[in-house]
Amino acid sequence: MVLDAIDKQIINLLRENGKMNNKEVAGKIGLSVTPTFERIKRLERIGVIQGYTALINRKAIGRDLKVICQVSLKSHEKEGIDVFESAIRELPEVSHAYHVAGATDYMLTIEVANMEVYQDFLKNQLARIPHIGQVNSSFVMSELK
Amino acid sequence: MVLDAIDKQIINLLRENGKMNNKEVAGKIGLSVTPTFERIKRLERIGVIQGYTALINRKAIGRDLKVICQVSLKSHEKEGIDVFESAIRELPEVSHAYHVAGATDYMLTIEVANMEVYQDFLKNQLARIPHIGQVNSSFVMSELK
DNA sequence: AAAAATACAGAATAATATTCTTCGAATAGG
DNA sequence: CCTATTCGAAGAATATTATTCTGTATTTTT
Repeated sequence: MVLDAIDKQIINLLRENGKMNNKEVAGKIGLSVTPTFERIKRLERIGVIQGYTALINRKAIGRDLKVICQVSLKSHEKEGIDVFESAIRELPEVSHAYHVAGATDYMLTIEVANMEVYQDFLKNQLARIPHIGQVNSSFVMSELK
Repeated sequence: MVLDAIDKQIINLLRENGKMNNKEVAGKIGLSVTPTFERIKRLERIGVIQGYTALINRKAIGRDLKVICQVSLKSHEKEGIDVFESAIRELPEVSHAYHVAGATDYMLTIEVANMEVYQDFLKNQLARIPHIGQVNSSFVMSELK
């Protein structure tokens, strides 16, 4: 999986605009459309480009509240970890979830309509997962990036 | 900015695959291509769809280490906040940055090649920003979502 | 040095996006 | 209660883009 400088340029262009067309990418990297096309297909094939997505304004779809939630487990046996992780994967409110090494065990980002819905989420979803220990919520006031 | 059920379907489809073409979207939502096209353009125009991006496998581009970094400021005067925020915006290693209300002031996600590069980032980039207080790093071991 | 593989360009074709015109249904105004 | 207007959609026509195919120069392998 060797990427040369041109591949990296392509990646940067498609990160900025996932719908930039071949001709335009070709122009910017200084190649004709064919090798450009083939390079992009290769990047997709070998898994460097994992897909494309539309960036949605979450407030427009009624997800006004974003919360970073730090979770610790009570038990660190394999079973507890597996149960917790598969429960998290099923929750649509959770947009990202990382298993981390540090002060806590998991970092979750949660997106919900408002505080009331978040409270309901905590009480009726998160708190019901077995083995769960401490939960610490940080409410996003603004997104710099 | 009123979204009906069809708009929400479109949003979900384009989130799964930002390059899904009009014809296919139209087929899935049960409309012909023209109104589908016009709805998508409208969603882009009014800012519900903010853009499109390629999803890149970060390990493929040599960013093997992901860190969630919690930062507190020493001073919470407006000036300190502004200086910190504009410094953060300039750092390419920082992929996301949130100003939060909670135990700390900022949550950053950092992507770098390895621990050595991270240490260098902490010492030579982050620690040099004026007004910075506590920094707490959590290293991502696995990504559930 | 010959053979094979690689990377690219340009042309041809296939598929898709975009625009334009038209139609029918719902709604507001007279 | 009828007519004008708006709205949402369909279908055809056109423009643009993606994809494939063919040929050539360059590099690598044997």
